[in-house]
Amino acid sequence: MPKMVKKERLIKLSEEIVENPFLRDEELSELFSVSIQTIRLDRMSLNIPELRERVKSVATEQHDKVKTLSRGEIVGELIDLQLNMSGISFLETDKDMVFSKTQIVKGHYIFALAESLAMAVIDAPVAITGVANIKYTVPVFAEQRLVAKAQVTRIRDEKEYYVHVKVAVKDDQVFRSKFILTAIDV
Amino acid sequence: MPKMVKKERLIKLSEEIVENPFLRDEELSELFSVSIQTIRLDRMSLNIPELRERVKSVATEQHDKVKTLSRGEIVGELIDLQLNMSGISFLETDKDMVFSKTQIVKGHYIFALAESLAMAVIDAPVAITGVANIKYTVPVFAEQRLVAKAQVTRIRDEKEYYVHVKVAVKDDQVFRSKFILTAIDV
DNA sequence: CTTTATGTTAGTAGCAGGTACTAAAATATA
DNA sequence: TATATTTTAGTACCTGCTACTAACATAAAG
Repeated sequence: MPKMVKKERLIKLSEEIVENPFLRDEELSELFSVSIQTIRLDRMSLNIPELRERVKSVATEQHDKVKTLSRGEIVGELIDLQLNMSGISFLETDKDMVFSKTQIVKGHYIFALAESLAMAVIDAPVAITGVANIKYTVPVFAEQRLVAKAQVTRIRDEKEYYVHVKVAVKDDQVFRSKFILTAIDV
Repeated sequence: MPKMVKKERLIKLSEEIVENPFLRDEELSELFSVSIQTIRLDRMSLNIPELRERVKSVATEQHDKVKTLSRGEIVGELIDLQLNMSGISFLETDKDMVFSKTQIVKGHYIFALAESLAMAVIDAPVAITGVANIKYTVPVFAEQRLVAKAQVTRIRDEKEYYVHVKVAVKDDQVFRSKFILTAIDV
């Protein structure tokens, strides 16, 4: 990064650390082309704790906050993709995803899996403008492998995409949905 | 903890660390009434990394992983509730909830808000067996207040609950849905 | 009972990634 | 040019270790 004035650096520094809390002072100093001491003074003035404290707080972060769901913004792992055609992804459910009372996986995890796959098969800035025909056919429990398959069924005016996503555990369908995604002007 | 033989200690040690990865060797040594050195030898033989490594791996997991969405298992804050009748909750969206490309709130946050409200108005162990008629009418951005209103429209055989949930920003409806929840035998 | 193996404890040097501090040099501003 | 602000340098010390050496305790085997 090129040199910048203090004010600017302070802003970028706090942004950088929010985005990646796992950077050492030394790495930050390289990133901003200043000395380690400067980074430390900056952190002091911004009340940003040291790496180990940051790592610890990420680790112990309470579960009471809604968080970004996944790296790459896709829930589950993408294993196959034909752009504007079809895609497959999967998600291993675990005990953190269930309602403690019933041990049933919270629906929005399945929904998120389907939704993010639908977004992935359309490689464009899109918003989901409609979803229909959702059905959770059987409850899903922890430690199961959800496989999501998406099919683009129709593209209208290069603007509206119709995507069907089916989610199954082994051969049992547990969820199906039709998404309508609309391209956005950026 | 009283003294125990090595084998037993090794088993309990690995269990303990799985349960609470945030213990220092010193704390573990007190817990098992042995010296720090013994704990270290034990960790070596079990291939259990040091505290800082453990914290780091918890942190990176937390960072990448699909997470429990909210305290009390309800997404958003419940502000009104008539059991088996109706309920209202809200959620302040923030920049962690949006797709970075489009700045549009990820649909499953809205879905989760609606779903968890639907679960909340029915005070019974239930699974969502069907959802229909979902529509995201307008995109939602960060820093908006989503208000979700649920209405129980029908209860069949004290087993099947039909719940309508509408989500609005100010006066604009952004989402609507019909959930079918089915009581589960526990 | 003594030898040998196994397990446990003690102590030291060194490391990473800092804090906290002092002091000097570079740059900007009045 | 003088003063204020910012940046860099360097040192001592901290935590929670690793890696190592050495001694001691206890149990099992001959």
